[in-house]
Amino acid sequence: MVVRKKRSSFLTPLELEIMQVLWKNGPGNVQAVQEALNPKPGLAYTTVQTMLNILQRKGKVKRTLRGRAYEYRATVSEDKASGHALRDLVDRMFGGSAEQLVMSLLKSGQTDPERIAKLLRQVAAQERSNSDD
Amino acid sequence: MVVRKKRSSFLTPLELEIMQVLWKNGPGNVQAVQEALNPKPGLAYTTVQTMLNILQRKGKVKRTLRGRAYEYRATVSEDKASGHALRDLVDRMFGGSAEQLVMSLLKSGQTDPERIAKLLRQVAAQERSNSDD
DNA sequence: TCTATTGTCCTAATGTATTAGGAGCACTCA
DNA sequence: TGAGTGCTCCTAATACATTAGGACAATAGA
Repeated sequence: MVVRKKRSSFLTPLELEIMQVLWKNGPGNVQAVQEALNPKPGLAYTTVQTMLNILQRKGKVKRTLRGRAYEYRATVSEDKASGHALRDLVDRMFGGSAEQLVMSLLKSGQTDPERIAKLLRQVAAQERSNSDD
Repeated sequence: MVVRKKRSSFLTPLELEIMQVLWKNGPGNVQAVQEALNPKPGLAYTTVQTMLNILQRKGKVKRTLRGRAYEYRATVSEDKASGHALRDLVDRMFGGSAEQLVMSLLKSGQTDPERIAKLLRQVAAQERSNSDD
């Protein structure tokens, strides 16, 4: 019995924006999400609601009745979602090699070796201070 | 007069697979592309043709009549396309920070600091040998 | 010349993403 | 109790991605 993965697994552009509101502001009702969607022109309340329903169907958010309205909260972390999107891109565009992806970032000038080196130093420092797990 | 950017600018999954055939094998006609699409179950000839037409409309490929059939060739490089897709992801998921993206690759275990460091050494070596530009 | 092949173009059908309207319910408060 | 408000649920409309069929033209070979 295969579970049908299909594309439910990915976040579409608008879905992502809505998830970002929940990640940033924490759980909220439709109204709160709608108000927090600043970049968008002014999506109708019902549109935001429809998207939240879809996200719920996809299992990306859960909701709880709080007062008269539902409160929605993300069930997947931002880290997990971005990791997933990245894995998809790495597989589809870079032959499964994350290093090729980083190389592309360098070649297209979206970052430079200095910044990556700095990042690595920070990660290493973090590792050292976590050595007492 | 706004130029209407919309999503023509991006490559959909199937479009990407077709472009990858052209990048890998060089210019070819519909038949050649269809045969080279190994991962796909067996797309109909007309389906491949339709996709190539769409890519042509989007300016991603150009075609030349060669014998009886058209020969299609990519007009954007793989580097450019992947750089573009990356910029999009960086903007939408990582607040415009390519370093955050790399951090996500590390946190999700898709690569590790060793490999990135090695990549940086390779880039640096490349730079040195190109110092006579 | 006639016919089979191969290719192009047009068009349709299906599925998903996005956007939003309207019916109806529950609760408040005058 | 009845009007207004704020929600939910259902449903529709539009756009695009994907898939493919069918009509028609050109060409090659009998």
